Amino acid sequence: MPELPEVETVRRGLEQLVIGKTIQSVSVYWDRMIEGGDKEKVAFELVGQTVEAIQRRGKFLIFRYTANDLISHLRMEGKYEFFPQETPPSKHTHVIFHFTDGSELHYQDVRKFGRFALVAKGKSAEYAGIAKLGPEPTNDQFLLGAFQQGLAKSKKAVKPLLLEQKLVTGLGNIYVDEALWQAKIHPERLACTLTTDESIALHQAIIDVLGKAVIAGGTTIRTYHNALGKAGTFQVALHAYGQQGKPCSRCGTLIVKTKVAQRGTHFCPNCQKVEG
DNA sequence: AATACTACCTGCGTGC
DNA sequence: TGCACGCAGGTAGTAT
Repeated sequence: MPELPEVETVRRGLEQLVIGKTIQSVSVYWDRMIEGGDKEKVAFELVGQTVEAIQRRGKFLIFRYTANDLISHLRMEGKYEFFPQETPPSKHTHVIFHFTDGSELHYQDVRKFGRFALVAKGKSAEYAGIAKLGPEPTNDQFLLGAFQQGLAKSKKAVKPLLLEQKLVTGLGNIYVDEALWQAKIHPERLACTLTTDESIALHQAIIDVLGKAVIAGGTTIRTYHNALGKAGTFQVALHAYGQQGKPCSRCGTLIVKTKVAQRGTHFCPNCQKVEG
């Protein structure tokens, strides 16, 4: 479900809801969700620990507890829902964090792709999934020179390269299509063939699109809601994703949908040409 | 080493 | 109505 803007929006909502709360117990209903296998140990370790902060790195959420960091990835469909009092799990509730004040944080995930990992306090950056991430998509961290070098070294199509999270983290299937549309680059262009002007435009488009989507509270297409139960509004600003059959807002040519590296891919065949 | 494909899951829409 | 199939804001593991 979520890309960086949605995860950041969830983080901000959770910050308002569970900072300062102490774990009474943790219920795990789907064992494979907990990495490392020992769900009993993870649940036991957290008892008595207090949520001190909630951070984000790429699309990973990091709950900073008293003695551990709990890493949470929502993958495709993970959601958090907060309840002020005891509430029974629904069909797709897989983890419940019970707090000492009687409130609960439920993790729900229809497809069960989401993952949790418990690491030592302050060690989340060493967790494999986080250690390999590229820079956050901001002007001060996402540097043009390194991005251009990364593009030049890859013979992959630019879209799947950007989805790897290595040159920059935070893009998923919606925002990569939006950034490529904004930069007028075809998703199948080989990364090493981008011109200097194109790489500059793409760099700026990535920062711009993700930044604006964070401000909008993310994109709600199907069922995404933040931790406070609110929908995002960026869907009204989409130019490519889900716009197949509609006129390109720049040139009027109909947006097409194809498949690139197994992912549904939307672009303007006039603005974004393969031969560049 | 770099690139490509598949597994992990469930539900929903489409077409026969 | 039923059923098969393709598709869905992602990543990690396994082939090639």
